[in-house]
Amino acid sequence: MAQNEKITILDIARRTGLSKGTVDRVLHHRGEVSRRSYDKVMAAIEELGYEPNVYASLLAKGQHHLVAVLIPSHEPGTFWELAAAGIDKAAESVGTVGIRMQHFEYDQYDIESFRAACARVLDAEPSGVVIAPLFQDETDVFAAQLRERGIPFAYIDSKPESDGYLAYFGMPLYKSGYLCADQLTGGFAVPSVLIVRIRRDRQQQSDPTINRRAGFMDYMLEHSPECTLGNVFIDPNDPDSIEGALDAWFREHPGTRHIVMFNSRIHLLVPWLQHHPDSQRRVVGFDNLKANMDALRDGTVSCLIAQHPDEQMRLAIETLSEYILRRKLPQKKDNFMHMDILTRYNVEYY
Amino acid sequence: MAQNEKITILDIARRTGLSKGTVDRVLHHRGEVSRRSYDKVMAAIEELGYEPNVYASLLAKGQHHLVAVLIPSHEPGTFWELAAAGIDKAAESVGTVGIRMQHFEYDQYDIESFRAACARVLDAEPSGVVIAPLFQDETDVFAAQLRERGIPFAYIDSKPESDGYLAYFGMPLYKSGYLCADQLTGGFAVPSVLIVRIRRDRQQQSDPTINRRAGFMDYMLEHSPECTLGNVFIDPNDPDSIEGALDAWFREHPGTRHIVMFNSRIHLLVPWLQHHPDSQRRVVGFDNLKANMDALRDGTVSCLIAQHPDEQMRLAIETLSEYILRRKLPQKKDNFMHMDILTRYNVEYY
DNA sequence: TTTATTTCCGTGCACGGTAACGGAAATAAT
DNA sequence: ATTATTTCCGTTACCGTGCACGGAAATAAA
Repeated sequence: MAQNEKITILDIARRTGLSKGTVDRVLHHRGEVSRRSYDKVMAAIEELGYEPNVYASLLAKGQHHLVAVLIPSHEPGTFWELAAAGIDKAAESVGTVGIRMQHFEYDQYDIESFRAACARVLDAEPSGVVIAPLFQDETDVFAAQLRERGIPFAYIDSKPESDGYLAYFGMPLYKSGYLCADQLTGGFAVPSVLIVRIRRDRQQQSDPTINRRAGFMDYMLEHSPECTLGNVFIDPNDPDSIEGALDAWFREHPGTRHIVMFNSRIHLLVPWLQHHPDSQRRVVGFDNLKANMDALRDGTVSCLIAQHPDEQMRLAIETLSEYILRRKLPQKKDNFMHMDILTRYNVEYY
Repeated sequence: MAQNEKITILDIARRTGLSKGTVDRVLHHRGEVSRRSYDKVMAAIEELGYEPNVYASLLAKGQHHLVAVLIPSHEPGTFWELAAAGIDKAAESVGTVGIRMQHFEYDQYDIESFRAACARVLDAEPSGVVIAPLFQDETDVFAAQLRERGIPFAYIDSKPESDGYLAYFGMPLYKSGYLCADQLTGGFAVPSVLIVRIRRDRQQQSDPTINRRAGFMDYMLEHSPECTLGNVFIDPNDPDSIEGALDAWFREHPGTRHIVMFNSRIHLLVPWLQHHPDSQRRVVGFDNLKANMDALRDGTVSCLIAQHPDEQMRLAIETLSEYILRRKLPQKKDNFMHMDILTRYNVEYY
């Protein structure tokens, strides 16, 4: 970086025989410039390797850019609370000079609230948007609106199949199921495993657990083909029923030991697990919710697969910032993030 | 953050009836200011909650701050190569606006080269320094010189016992040994484990493996008290001798299966491991060197404990930046970082 | 009291861009 | 050819700090 002499807007003004004002106009594509001048300026920019000075720019316009973050409302103790924490983290980071963040929340079970949140985002006229797309079709509609307005956006957690986004940050879901199976079995064949699932009202949403389950089952097929997989459905809003459901299941299947859940709610099983201790049992779940980590610490849960949602958020925001401030595209569009394995011995410093 | 009206240096000049020049003088503690004026300005700053505008400051002085990074030379395939990668990562990060980085390297086996590197750092007159302190006593000398000049510095990887540093980023070594043991044994009692060590010429350097070994042994004492621990010493510069050493050891101790190393060189064992396959054997090592991750992928090594040296570097640099640019102290001085568990199933996205 | 020093502090330009304003040039309308 | 419109572009006043310069006030020396 021996680029000692910084090229300024004035340098290219002199070079082209035009004025700062004109150069500024072509830099910001705001017309009012003859074809001839435009070309001359572009050529000079290319030739001299001009790069705008971010500080000067920010100072001059005084106004910070807005990055809107569109995520499900972060009830305490939920996955989205972690993601929301990443916003603050990114905000603190020096990385975000000149960027202001604002979050817009929606009820993840109410598509109307998602639509409303989208509308509020557009009203705020953001320079960039981070989206956690739970509703596939509606997200596509929103994405189209953003593209129309030239607003860049990034997805976190999951992404729709349509294109046009700046970047995506998420966990490799299928692989995470695979990893989960390996952690549950330790690589040995096991006779049977219980999968605890949550009964969903509607199926229209994107459901990350489907891919996880697929990865899990493929691993088992390879490493433990004789293993039988049981399924129990529980209702998260009715904690009392959970114990009953598990009791009933284990009454009929006394040979089963290990338990797995593919969503972030493994902590719901803690009361039952504590009432039925078994030092040989492996219990594996997902996501570093506080309740989950507590269960890890006291030994109720053996292992968690975590995806650092705060880190995903931070990266998404930084990527957008880079693009907004200097039009820099990310190196990779789809970023599959590392899966952290958490046990009671390394959860302390997470 | 409804702090709509930004307080400027001019505001507090007006407030105190002084001029911005004087305010600037007290802000930068460069004397030439009467006691009376000094107090007035400080009071106004406090009262109005003035915070300097980083862009304007940077723009005005045009000169970027220098952060010097003092680490062992990063031969390809070594631990320090990973740390060096973190420098570039931090440089790319938006976080480092106004900060320029330069690294100064030394030979980790030559104390004179460390002294020379320290001198070069001082000559460069940096605004902050990141230090990987391999030589304890010499580092203390250097730290004293930095403090004398008022230059803030942060440690990564390990830290001397003396105080005065801005922050430290490293792995909890003792705990990492504990975690390592848990990954090696899976929580079950094992009859014996082989510890492969590197014969060192001098003992004066700080040696992270000591603490790791201590944690490892305490775990074994608790969970597998009858386990015998063997030690084999190898010479990393003589690859051929390694196989011989291992062959000799296993000839005498045929009952041993599992192998562990507490430094980053587990990859040295790959040839021997490949010649003596054993699907039941667990091999655990440290650090995400490329060679180690390759061994993980092909199944030669079971598990790695990694500490993200690049992330440590990034954080150290960002912390220094924050302090240099805005005099912000880090939330925590000693930052023990998360220990990542890497297996063949999650190494892909690391 | 006058002159020399020191201490203290106000003024003004620079940093690199932004954007409003209005004038000149080019084109269209009369 | 004259006037009205556009189109294009130069000028200029900021944005908030840093810092050099020099002047005023206070103090010391004559």
